[in-house]
Amino acid sequence: MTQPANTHKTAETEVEQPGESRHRLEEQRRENRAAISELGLSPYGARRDGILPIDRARGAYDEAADREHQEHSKEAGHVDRRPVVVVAGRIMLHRDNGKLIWMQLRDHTGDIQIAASKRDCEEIGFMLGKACDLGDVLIAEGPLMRTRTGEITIWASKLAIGAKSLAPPPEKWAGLQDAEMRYRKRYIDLYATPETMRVAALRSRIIARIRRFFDERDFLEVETPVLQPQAGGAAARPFTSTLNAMDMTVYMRIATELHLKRLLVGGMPRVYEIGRIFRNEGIDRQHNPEFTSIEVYEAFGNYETMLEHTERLLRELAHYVAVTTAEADVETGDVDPASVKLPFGDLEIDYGSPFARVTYAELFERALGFAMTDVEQVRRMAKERGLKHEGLEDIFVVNELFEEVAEKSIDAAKPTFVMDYPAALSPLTRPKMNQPELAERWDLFIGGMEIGPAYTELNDPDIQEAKFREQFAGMDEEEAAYRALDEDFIEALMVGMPPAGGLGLGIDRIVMLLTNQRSIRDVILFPFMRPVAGSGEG
RNA sequence: GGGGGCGUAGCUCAGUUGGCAGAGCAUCGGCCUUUUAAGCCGCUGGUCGUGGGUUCGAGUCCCACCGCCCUCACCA
Repeated sequence: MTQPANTHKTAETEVEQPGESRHRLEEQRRENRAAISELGLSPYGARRDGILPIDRARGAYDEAADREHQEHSKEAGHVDRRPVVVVAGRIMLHRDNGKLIWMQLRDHTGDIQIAASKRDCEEIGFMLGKACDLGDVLIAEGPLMRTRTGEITIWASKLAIGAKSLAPPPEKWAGLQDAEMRYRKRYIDLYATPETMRVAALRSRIIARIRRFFDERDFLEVETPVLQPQAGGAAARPFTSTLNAMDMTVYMRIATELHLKRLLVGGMPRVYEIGRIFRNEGIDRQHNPEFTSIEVYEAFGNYETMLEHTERLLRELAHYVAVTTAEADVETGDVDPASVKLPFGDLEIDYGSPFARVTYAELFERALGFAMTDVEQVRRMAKERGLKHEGLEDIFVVNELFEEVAEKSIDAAKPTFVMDYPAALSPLTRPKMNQPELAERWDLFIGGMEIGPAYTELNDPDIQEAKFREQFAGMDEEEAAYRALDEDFIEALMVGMPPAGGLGLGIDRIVMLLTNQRSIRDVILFPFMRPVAGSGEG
């Protein structure tokens, strides 16, 4: 490369704001930035090819070449065979020993030590090494060697700056501890907390694997509207907005279900959608106002085929994570899919064994000690536990007890399908042929969380419409305002929808399980946070 | 919405019974060519979340508010 063309300083460098409000540490860094400009370098870098991720640079270390160089470097005609690498990363540690500068650089794959000696490093680079601060992005080039204490190190021949950092980094040993700042300032958390980077990268890989799983099985990925004239497919309060061009209220989707089924009607037999869902409800460890779901529909399948897909998918994902995470096994990839277990808090969740299956009725009876059909007992127990029961139909009282007692009795370490929900609770599900009071629906529970339901989809338009009307009859005014009957969906069913299995999974929760994070905020890069109060209002 | 906890230097944290606002790291100035949270010498740095109150005196006690975390409730 030729001399850096920086006779002109960058515009940013010249822009000087009123300095009064600036923190002295920022002020100092601005001065340090000016010092870099003085060297004739742009503090904000430029294109650079050939940069290796740090883990790969480490992997390129050649012990034989390193030893040979150490033993023979003073001999005439010696050829240095140590691999030369280029890495870029943030300066995490910086020790200036005078004529030798030690640094630790971090990128998304890890850390590596850099040594810049006055003797061996290009002069401009050495001066840069002296001028830069913790948190600056640096590019280091040089041969890989080991120090006498065994640390793999790039013995820099050149140093260049990628970006000057005007903000002081978190404490170098404790890191970023403040949970609030970790969520608000994710751009700091990502580099300061390797675990955050690990989870973010794994999430991306997991979603890629989910796509691959369904792509390989001939499903088409589709996109359906987020903005809708009415919110359907689930029972949740939607967000509202205004579409100015049509002077109307629109709702953000609370599910993708009703549009995906329209596609089945149209003749797309296998579809799925991965996308953001918005629900205007409580925020807690398992709920973010916007979250990511996958819904899958398969013509001529049913809830059993969906169960098979789900179990296979989750086992495959768990296997993938186990192989990637267990560093000792990365080389061989040897993790038996049939014995995959992943930690989740205090639990070891077993994804290898066949998932448990239990019917809603069995689970109820096992947990409560009496049958869900025993109305007297059901009502007495609900009253005893202070649950809603007055004015509720029997089946809804049953479900109150089920959620309060039976769901919680499921072994959290064992993925469990709860099968055959009451039809009254499942308005979009086909009733069982021989037991119409039950629906062909299951719900999957892992780690104490509901991961998602699947149905054999209801495709009889008359029954569907009747169920909708029944459901709407019991709604209060507020709910009725945003839950208009989706007549077009009924019309679609009238055109004829093939029998189908349908599935919905909460991807954030799956990522929580697979990456061992107890809060949904830890698997969403930018979880919703109340904005910090400005100076304008209190 | 109820209950509990937290908020102090750029960061990580102490701060006793109400009595001068502290440490480490970082920064800044020196020294140092194999360090590993480098080390040594010296110096900086504060709206104690915000606003009231009690008091001779408040980081500390009281009230209100803001933000975050935990938990219960609501909610799929």
